[in-house]
Amino acid sequence: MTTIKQIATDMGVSVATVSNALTGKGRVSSEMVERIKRRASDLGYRPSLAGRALRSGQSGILGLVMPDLTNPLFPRIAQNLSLVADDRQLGILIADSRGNSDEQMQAIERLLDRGVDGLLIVPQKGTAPGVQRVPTVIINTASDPDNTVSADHAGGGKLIAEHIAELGHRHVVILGEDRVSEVQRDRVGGMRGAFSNSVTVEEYWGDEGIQRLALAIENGATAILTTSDLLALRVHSHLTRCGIVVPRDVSLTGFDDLPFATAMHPKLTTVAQDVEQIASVAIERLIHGIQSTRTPVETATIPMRLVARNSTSIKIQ
Amino acid sequence: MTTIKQIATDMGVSVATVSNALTGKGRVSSEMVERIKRRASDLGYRPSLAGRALRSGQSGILGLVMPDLTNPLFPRIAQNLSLVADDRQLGILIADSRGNSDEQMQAIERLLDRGVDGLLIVPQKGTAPGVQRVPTVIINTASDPDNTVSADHAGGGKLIAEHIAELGHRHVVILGEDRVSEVQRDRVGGMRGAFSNSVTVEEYWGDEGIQRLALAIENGATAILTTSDLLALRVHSHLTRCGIVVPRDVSLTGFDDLPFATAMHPKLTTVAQDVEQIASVAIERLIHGIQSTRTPVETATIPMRLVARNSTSIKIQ
DNA sequence: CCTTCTAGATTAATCGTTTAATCATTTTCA
DNA sequence: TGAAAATGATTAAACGATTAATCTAGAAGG
Repeated sequence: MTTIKQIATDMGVSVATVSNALTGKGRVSSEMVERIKRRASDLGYRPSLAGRALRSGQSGILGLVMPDLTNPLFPRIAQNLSLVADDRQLGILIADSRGNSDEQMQAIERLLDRGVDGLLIVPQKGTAPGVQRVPTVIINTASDPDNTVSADHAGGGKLIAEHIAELGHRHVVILGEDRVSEVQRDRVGGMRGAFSNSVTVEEYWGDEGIQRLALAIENGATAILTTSDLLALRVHSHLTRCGIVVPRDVSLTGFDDLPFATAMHPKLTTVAQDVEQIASVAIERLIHGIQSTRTPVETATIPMRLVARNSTSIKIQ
Repeated sequence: MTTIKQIATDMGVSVATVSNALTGKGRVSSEMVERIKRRASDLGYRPSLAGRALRSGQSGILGLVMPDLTNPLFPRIAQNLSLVADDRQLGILIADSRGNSDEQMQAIERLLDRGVDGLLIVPQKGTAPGVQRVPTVIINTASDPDNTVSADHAGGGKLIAEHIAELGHRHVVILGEDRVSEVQRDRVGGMRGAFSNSVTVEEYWGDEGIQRLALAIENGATAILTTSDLLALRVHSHLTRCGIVVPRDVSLTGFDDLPFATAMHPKLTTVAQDVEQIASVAIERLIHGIQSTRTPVETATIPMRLVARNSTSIKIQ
């Protein structure tokens, strides 16, 4: 490994001059800068991040805490985060909070011990992790108060609901996955709010909700709005078993536009998060927070996008 | 932030004594060790990893390079890797090689620049990244020669094939996703090898393969063996559209046991990777390689597990 | 009583980088 | 021409931890 010192002795100048030349600070003649840079690249010089971190107190590393790395959204978040971070010369250290808030705290502690400059947290359902030591951005729970970057879950629900309403449906079932999750509640809330009084809305939750679907359809429901694609797939399978055909007998929608949504038949109508933008805004804010030493306190809400496919159709008869 | 120096002046001893007491090296009286440890924990002392890294030349960080973070297996690999790494007090830095081998090299470079102690690489299809600078373990491509930890893809294919053969099927279709992928080829190879001569085996690839399925079934094929769950879902949807019912008319199998496999109806018979063990073996070896400065050169193959569910049944008639 | 050993501590160097302070030249301008 | 200013470089300290080398004093041994 080439060091600044080696370059310095190699060229008969002081380390300070080399450092200044390379970082563009201090006063160095332009020809000297030129020569040093050339020599550095010839020798394949790579600054030691450890040395730099020690001196500057900044590691150039961001911590990403996920509630459960098997969360289907995690890959996309991680990918876009890593994309944006790369541009900023930042690294991303991952940590899994394994489904409970105790582990979440420990995960945060571990990252803090590693000297991360900032934290990106996708919180455990129903927890609001408070971190003071470093700038932090919370991702994906709009109901959280501060420093949050989130998809507009309620808005997404609204989009889906409007789509269904436009297709002429007047009796719908909203099916949620888990009442504890704020995200899920936001989605359901958005759906409800978008329907006018002329629409009959039933609200079910979880697996027992699925069992009641057939009856609801018998009673006149013509559309089922779920709060996740996985749930939609489960519903679709259940309905098929009952001899109910989507979208002929009932329209069905998901949420999140996971990869398998297009592998289904009919292809699933769903609503997509702009994960790319969420990631870039999150990092943007985090970096801003790191540089200004004052954590930002606004909430950013990123619009969702309706992806109309074949699992929804106009109400027949 | 409390430093070793602060503890030292605070207690009127030298930094060396504090360091020795805390790390258990050198010679310090046991009562002194006791007192120093207590004081350190009282002050909430956390060793600076930057300082340690600079001095020792080890960062305590492992790099994880994925071909595409949206790879459906990534979450599980990442989770188990992070689990094992936590136990070893190691961090995991992620990098996305974005689908091409150029980016893969750059991703590796970035991690190397950050001073990772070792590299875990899930390689781009068809590439064999050579890294000399730090110990490296390749994950998930058994065909690779060295330092590889992989699921036994061929063995998995064999399991599925035997399962199908036991159910009495004598005319099957093997459907692959992408010929370029070594993993896929290994899986197909394992399947083929397990069938005796008395079984008629057809081999199709990709989307065009799906189109030929109906005809094959008409010609007597009673089972379709795919090389991925996603492909199986796609096939299932296609067949349903054609009025072909699984498993009544034809048995269907996937590969990998992705989360949605149980959300389908019928639940998908598939074969699961023991990702947990792959991760732990991979890190185990990597750590060994880091400590012994000599990179290991054996290949570890982790058996797969048959998950028989409802998409396969005995051949009827 | 003097030497040798050893336990228990300290000193000081080191890892690689940054940067404030300083020094030596040269340039500028009254 | 001489003082002030600007330029280009160097010195040295600092970040936090580790560790080989050294020092001191008491214990053991002859």
